[in-house]
Amino acid sequence: MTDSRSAPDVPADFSLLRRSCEPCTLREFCVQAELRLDDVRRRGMFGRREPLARGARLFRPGDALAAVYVVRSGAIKTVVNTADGEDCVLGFHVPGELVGLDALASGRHECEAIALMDSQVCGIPYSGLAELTTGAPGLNRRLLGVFGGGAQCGQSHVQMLVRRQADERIAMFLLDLQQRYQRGGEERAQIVLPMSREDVARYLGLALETVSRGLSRLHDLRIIAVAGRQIEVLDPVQLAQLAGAPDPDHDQPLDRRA
Amino acid sequence: MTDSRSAPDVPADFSLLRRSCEPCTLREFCVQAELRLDDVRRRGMFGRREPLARGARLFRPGDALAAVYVVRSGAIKTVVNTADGEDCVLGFHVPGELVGLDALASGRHECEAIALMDSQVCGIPYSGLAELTTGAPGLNRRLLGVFGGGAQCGQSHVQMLVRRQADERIAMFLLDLQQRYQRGGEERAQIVLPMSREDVARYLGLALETVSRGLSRLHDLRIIAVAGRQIEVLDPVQLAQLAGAPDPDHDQPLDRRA
DNA sequence: CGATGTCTTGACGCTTCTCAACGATCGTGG
DNA sequence: CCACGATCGTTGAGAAGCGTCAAGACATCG
Repeated sequence: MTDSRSAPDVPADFSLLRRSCEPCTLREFCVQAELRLDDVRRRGMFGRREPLARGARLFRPGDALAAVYVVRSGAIKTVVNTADGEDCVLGFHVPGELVGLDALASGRHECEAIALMDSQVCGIPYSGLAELTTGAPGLNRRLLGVFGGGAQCGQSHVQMLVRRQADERIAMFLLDLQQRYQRGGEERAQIVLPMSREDVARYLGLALETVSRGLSRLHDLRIIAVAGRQIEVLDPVQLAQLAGAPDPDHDQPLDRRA
Repeated sequence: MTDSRSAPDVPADFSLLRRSCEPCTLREFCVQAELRLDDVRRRGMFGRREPLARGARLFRPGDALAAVYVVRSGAIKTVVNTADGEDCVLGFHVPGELVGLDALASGRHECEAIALMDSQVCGIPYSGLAELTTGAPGLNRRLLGVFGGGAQCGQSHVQMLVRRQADERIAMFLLDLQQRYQRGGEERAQIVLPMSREDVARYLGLALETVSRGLSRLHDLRIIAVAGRQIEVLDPVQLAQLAGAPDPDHDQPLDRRA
């Protein structure tokens, strides 16, 4: 909440927006939007940078689809409340990624989006987005691709859950998160998890104790270094192997007695 | 393969198409398309009704995104080959549902689509679809919704897998499939599974023996009647309860000793 | 300094996986 | 027509991974 002092109904500073939008999934649409600056100003698109305190909700189940959001800083989790009280975590969204696509089909959000830490998101009104690409077939196709890709992440999630044991799931999770954090920057072995063990557990379909134990085991095996939510990848090769990387001959299962 | 004698490059019989397209997810786009009959004829859109023999592949991993498919008859499964040899089933697609949206993001298919029985699909060229909605904002928004919804199904899949035990997953699976078969028709207690126990298992993240045992248990409890792939729902209420329907007070767990 | 939330570690029981054998169904060929 | 193999489904026994319950360590904050 340092530089978000612009009034909510004042158009955004585009040069600032552009500078901080490099890893953004929707960047090309913003660039395109600048070409119609008048339209944008009139509709107030791209101006809404909402600061979210930790624990605040971006939307709730049942809310009408008003906008698609891009995470600018911080991290967001999407959670669905199941009938039996336990809610499961559908995804984590780091800077540059989309939130809110779950409402595309019905027009209403099925899940809720909660900030894992103080975060900033860029809300792009859905109506404006649909109109923006009208008359631009190439841009329209790109938008379909971006939306399809955003909704696609459920499939990689499924692959983490189906017939994989705890350590495999945890390894896949860490690699996936590391890769997504690196998308916009340089490669780093260090990850700082924005979510609790319980959130990880409900994302991976495990008990939180199992997640804790799994991380400890990977730590003892010198594959990663765990210090609370600070995690350093010490042996990327072995971590990838655990996550299911192809290694037909050298089939060396993890020593589980440790 | 009874009435598919139309040559592959001859435009489809629209009146026939319309009659059999009532449960179709993309129906409104077909109707819209009729308004531009010349365009459609010229491009050969909607004319490609490909008969698929059981076991035939609609597309393979790596194939370029050429078309989005709607299942007209039969059933299709989408499978992704994981690195470690085991492949997991991402979804089953029954008449009226979309196949092929996994390629929206990258432009290439990530998984393969295999016919579970002799099937017919309607292939709609992707390029034509994107152009079709150009200049029609409402239609464009609907297309985004349909695509988003199609890609959305991964999230309901995730909810079947996360922290649910075998019987719950099987109950959810049966109810979901029954509902989807009924989408275009009347309510029926009878389901004929188009897929093997192994396919169900790899969809639900279970061993095939566990699926078989689960079905047997539900059979013994008189909740369903199982005869091979013929399944009849005898007690929909209890089945829904098992699948996680809200029933706070009457919390009666399944007797597992039977 | 105590309270609270978060994470770790231990022990035990149970669901589920694995290995294995058997039965049913179907199509093929003699 | 029946034997035969192949595919598919069922059932059993044992082992193992994971969930549950429980206690304790650690950090943060009022």
